[in-house]
Amino acid sequence: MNINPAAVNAAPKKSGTTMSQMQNVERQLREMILGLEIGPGERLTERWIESRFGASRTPVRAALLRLETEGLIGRDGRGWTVAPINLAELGQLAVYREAVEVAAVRLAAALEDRSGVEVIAAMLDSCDADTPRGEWHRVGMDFHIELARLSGNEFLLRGVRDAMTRLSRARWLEVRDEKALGRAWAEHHAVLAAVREGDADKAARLLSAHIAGSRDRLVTSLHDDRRGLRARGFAVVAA
Amino acid sequence: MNINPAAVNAAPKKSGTTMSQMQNVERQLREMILGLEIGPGERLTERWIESRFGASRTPVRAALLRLETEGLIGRDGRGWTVAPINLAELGQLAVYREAVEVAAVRLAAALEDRSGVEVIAAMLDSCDADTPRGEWHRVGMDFHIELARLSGNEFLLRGVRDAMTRLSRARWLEVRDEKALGRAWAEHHAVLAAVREGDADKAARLLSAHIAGSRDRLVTSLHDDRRGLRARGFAVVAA
DNA sequence: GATACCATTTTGGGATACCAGGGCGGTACC
DNA sequence: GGTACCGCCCTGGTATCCCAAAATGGTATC
Repeated sequence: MNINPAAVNAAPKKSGTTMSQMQNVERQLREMILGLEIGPGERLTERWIESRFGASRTPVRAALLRLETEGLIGRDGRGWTVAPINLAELGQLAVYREAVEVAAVRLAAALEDRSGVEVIAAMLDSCDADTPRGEWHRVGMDFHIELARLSGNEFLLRGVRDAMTRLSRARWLEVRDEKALGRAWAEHHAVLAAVREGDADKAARLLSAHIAGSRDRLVTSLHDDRRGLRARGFAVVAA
Repeated sequence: MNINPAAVNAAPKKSGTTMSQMQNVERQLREMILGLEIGPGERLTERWIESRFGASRTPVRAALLRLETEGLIGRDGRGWTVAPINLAELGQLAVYREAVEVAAVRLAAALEDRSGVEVIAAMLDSCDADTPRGEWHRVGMDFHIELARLSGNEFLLRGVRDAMTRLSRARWLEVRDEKALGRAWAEHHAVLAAVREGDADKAARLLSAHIAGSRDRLVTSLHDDRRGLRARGFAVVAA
């Protein structure tokens, strides 16, 4: 395996960054799962990953354990399975998000230093008609993550980040819909405006509505596309 | 290693339960950390764990990765360190708990089926003067976990469970204080009563106050005991 | 006595060998 | 043809082995 040509996959050696094999495998595998290159419900074998990324089973195993705690993969008896897209989960996730994100935005609204808000607003504005969908997808998630970061609370931040990770695959559907995207962005800006004014209640109310609306849009388009997704071999678990 | 006498530590073969080495190591190591048998801040080496539990490094490493995501251990450069008791973390944890537990208790109060409440109440009542402190400690955490389970929301449940795990070691201090314990139990019962009445707002208010009070009691006694803990070799990070 | 330097040991990261259990396919028997 | 059985193959679980980097400790130099 030392001279395995596949090992060329190894880190592109970014200056100053020494990436371990485990981090490599974890990152690449996560990207493949979140980018739907590996379909929800698909079976994974350690040997396949091993040869795919040119790493031995030791880092592969470590990466799998990490991804399991992120909820991106699960155990199917003895083997590994990419987590299916779960409609019921989306509902529960929205409830959880509302709890942690509202708490975070309230803290953010209470801050004296509002400079972080402008950074986030600029991030939103960096997306325009020419921006590829993948970028909208990423920024849409980062909005919530960065907002949570403003709270200064590591646990709220981690909760939001985990939730967004789990939501990530389903959100590709929302991103496809021009109208839904516009609505989401408007709501994002409205939340930011309330935070800027220091109006915690208003920010909480708006964010809460945004999360519920986002869930509804998602559930609807997922329900509509269920057949299409299944046709592509994606496991979609009903609510 | 096949004939390592330490391997006798292996699973006691409970009927019907086949415990893998990884699960064994993870469980035992977690118990040692949470039970303060391994002090906060202490260094861990994979080789020590390996010989201590009679398992090879593969399951040991898997267990360490798990415990890392639970926040019980962390990396110290290249090595592993038992997470110190962190006063600042307790504050942030209380904020997080308030967010998720209040959300959970509101859902629980909205349930038609209130039978779960009685089970939790019975659990609380199972503790009396003769009950060992370790049991009070466990039940005190399980109260919050089971309450969250009533919500039926997996994410809220996981959030509460994770938070209680992180809090667990510090809570040994609260359990030592008879008065604090009495107050906590009274507050627990009050929350349950509100849930039983279906009064979500009241339950939320009471639980919120309980979490804040618990944090204050904890921070105070931890601050007082800091010297003693440090004398026992426990790393305690100031707020 | 302090400090810089070097050899040795120790540690985590990675690779590989081996094993037991389960799945799958073929075959023989009914 | 159908079904039960048997054995091969693949999988994850585990135990080692090797390696490079980092810690350690001793020593020589100033």
